[in-house]
Amino acid sequence: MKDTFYITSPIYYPNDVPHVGHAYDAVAVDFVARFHRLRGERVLHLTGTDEHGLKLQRAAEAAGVPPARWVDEMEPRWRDVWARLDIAYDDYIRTTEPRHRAAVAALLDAVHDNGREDIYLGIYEGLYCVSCELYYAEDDLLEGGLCPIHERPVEHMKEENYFFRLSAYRDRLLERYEADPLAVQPDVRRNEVMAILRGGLQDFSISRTSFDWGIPIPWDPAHITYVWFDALTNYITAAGYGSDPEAFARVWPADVHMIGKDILRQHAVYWPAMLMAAGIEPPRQVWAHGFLTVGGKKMGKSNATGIHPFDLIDRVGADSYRYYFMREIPFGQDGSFSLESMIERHNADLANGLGNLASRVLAMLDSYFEGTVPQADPTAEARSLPAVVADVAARFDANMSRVELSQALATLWEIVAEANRYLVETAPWALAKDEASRERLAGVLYAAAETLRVMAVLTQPIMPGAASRLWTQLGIGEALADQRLPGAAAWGQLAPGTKISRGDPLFPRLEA
RNA sequence: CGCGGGGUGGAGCAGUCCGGUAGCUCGCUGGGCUCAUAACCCAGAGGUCACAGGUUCAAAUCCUGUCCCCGCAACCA
Repeated sequence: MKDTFYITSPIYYPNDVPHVGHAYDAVAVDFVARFHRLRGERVLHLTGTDEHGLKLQRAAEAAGVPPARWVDEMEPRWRDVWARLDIAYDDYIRTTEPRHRAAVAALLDAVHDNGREDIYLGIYEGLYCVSCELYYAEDDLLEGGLCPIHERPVEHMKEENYFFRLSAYRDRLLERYEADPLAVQPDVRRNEVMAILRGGLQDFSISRTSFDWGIPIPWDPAHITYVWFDALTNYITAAGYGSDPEAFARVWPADVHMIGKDILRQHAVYWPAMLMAAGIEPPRQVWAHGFLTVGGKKMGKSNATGIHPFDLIDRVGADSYRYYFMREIPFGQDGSFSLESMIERHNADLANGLGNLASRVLAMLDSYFEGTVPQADPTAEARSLPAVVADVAARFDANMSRVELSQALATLWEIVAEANRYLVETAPWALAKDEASRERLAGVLYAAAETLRVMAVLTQPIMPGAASRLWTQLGIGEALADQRLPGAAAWGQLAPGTKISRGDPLFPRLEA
């Protein structure tokens, strides 16, 4: 019985240098995964690296080492980035692992043996550069039909390949997406998929004989599995396909495949069709986010706009980095980013917003109540706060469940704004001047501190580090990691007598 | 006529499907407060909603046309 929230990131190519764009979906996946854990669900968050193929074989040859060693050397650069960004994946898959070779073989066999000849031997034709040993699309070529790398004429070549009968699945895919509009999100991307399907599908080639760094086709090992049946399959490998039926039943189908919009077709058309052919349920949702741009230009290897996440994390820290990308760019759309807007956002929402709110509340508890949460009726002086907190917590949950990540954070920060207004209205610094209003002062500061407690719980998925620091400053005994929604957001749980400690500012202001 | 997205106060965006006082964040100006990270709260200035026609009592929102920007076009997150 499925009982696990299963979310995946794309798998990354070890040859690439990680840039902010790659880290974007990793952060999004982690944000969603942590939210579901916070809700008490069993979660499987998968990421990994895509380690086969001709390009990697080439790179290894150029470096004079075997491909296996080459990927061993390159792959850790990705995990270094995830570690710095607090990406808490539950499993990390490398497509060179034995478990994956086994799963790919099992999937290929299942499709091959499904009795409908969905895999057949065909002829792949294309424009081929002998030096590159690569096929090119006509548009990729230089003028006069020259290879863009070697600047020599390409040749028309034919190769015997296995093909997957994608065309047979058009109607089933159409039916599925018409029945379930949420299966591809956001709507723009869903519309694109529908257009692709209505336009008709061509079978695609799934094997090559021109390189050997990959997984052999089980019934014909002279052929090596070409990218899609290798890479996409990682999602079921990690779920236990072909090795652990019990685990597989608990995890599959995936709840969310988070991807960039560039690989929409492969995830929303190829992949579900491949699974259908093997008698496996397709994923519940493919979520294709937008691309980041730098100064309006698409980021990529080709135009040197790739920025390493470390460059930014060093400047603003992992929490602020995570918050910025999820809050600033409406999730799903393309969006530009810059260090300037990052610093602006950090100062406005984190330093002046949540951080300053924590400072003022903790400072007042310190000077008026010797750093102890006072005894008070939780609601007596709380005014609008409990209702706002409850409302925000509910809407935050709804936003997160729909993967409206930017909106979810905007919603959360309504609490900060309300709490700041609350402090101005109740003016605890004025109450502190009169011993007669001691009880009201206690009620006000209790409510303010309780608001911080809830914020620490709710911000945990997006900024685990800062949430934990805030929790520590509040001095709460139970572990933050043990808090569960929705219960932990209920008003009035902060225990009177709790010893707070001011500590350093949660988010120091940054200079531009 | 390949497909798609977009052009809204100084900047970045929402609103457009289901026409009816043009909204948010940052910045700017003035005021308040003094617990706080020169932070916080309130108020205000600032927009012919790309352009031109049309429909309508009424259009950022619907229709037609034009201009401009940006993606995608099978292996680039």
